[in-house]
Amino acid sequence: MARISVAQRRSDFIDAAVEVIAIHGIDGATTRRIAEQAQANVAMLHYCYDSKEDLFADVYEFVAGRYRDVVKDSDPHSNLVDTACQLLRGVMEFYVESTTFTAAALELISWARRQHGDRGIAVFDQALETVRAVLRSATSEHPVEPETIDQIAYVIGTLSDGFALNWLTYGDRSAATEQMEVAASVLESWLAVRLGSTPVAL
Amino acid sequence: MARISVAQRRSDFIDAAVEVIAIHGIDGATTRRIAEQAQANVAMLHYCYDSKEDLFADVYEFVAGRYRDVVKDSDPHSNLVDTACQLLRGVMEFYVESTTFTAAALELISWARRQHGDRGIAVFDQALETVRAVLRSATSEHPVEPETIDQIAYVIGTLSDGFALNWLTYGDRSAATEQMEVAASVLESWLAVRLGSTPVAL
DNA sequence: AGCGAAGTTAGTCATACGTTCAAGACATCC
DNA sequence: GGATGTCTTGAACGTATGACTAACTTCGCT
Repeated sequence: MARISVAQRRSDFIDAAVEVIAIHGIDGATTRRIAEQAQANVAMLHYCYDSKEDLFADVYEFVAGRYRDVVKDSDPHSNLVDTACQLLRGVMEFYVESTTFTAAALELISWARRQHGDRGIAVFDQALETVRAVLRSATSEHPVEPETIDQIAYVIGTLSDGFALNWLTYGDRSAATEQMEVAASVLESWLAVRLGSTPVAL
Repeated sequence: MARISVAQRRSDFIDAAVEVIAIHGIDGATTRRIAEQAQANVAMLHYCYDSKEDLFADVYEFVAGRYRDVVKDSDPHSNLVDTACQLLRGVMEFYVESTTFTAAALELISWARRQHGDRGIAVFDQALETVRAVLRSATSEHPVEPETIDQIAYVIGTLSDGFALNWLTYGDRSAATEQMEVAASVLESWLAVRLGSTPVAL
């Protein structure tokens, strides 16, 4: 049997936890199930992590980081409208690609709300703030009002979250593809109206 | 102590279950907690319902029915655009008013997805279909293509779901009020573009 | 008074959870 | 080749809590 380093094992456990959370929910994500998913033993989990809570802290960090990367790595355009549309598309495509990640993220958000903990809100916050940052950097030449950035970020978030919920519920890939187009056109129409009346330079 | 009919007790248990699900999630919605919330005891619950599952079946029906009513009761306008906007507004306002209901519905949807049961999808489906029906009735004079109706219903669903997720996470009422305006303007802009190019009669 | 509906007390039984331990297997260095 | 440190495991521990129930009491009505 291959011997695996603790570092690698930790990473495996994090992946496994995401998978299990997506399938069984937070409350169904037991140490046994996570260990099984990671093809390890329950004792191994406690060899790598002092407690389940320690593992979950890493899971949180992983999810937030992954999300941030997706937003950051969507190739930016010089103008605001294209950047926003590309951002929305990038996030939605990521959701379709990584269903388990998306489902796990939703579970974590729900769970955090119930516990009124700040950790779930942190994931949400971080994602929105990263979106804002990307939008801002796209308008560095012609700054727009912060309120406008906030609104655009909110609309991108809303459209992508709504999309995710639908995709997770139905799991219909071809429908999702069409819905991505609709969502993109919705954003585009609104941006035209929203930014059209106010010149970019203002 | 006042004696309460079984019918009333059942109704109380359903309300209590919604509350408990919103606070503790599906897995945290135990018979003990539900009974306590309903100011009754566990034995009473099993006096009214054969099993927890029986109660949950009623909870599902209640949630789906309530949702349907909200959509149906949004006062319809003669033209499609106004009807759609009013629909979206009605749903979002309902979400803000009934936080526990909204949270419980989200939990039920997530849970249903995990169990690959059809019940959660049924809630989702029913809601979307009701939206479509209302939209159709608003265009009875000048029928539009079914595909258009589908898209509008999807956009309304997406915007309201995304709104709900944000509202549940942050719980910021004044932010939610502003976001309702943004969502409404998003829908309006898109509808103008989407329907503008194709005359209503087509 | 008597009878059925409503309500309670105090459980049973079973499951499954997080966590630990003692012991074994492997690799690496002296 | 033995010592040492890093992985790996099966089997358990204690406990918490789940759904559900039997047996009994109280109420409201006729």
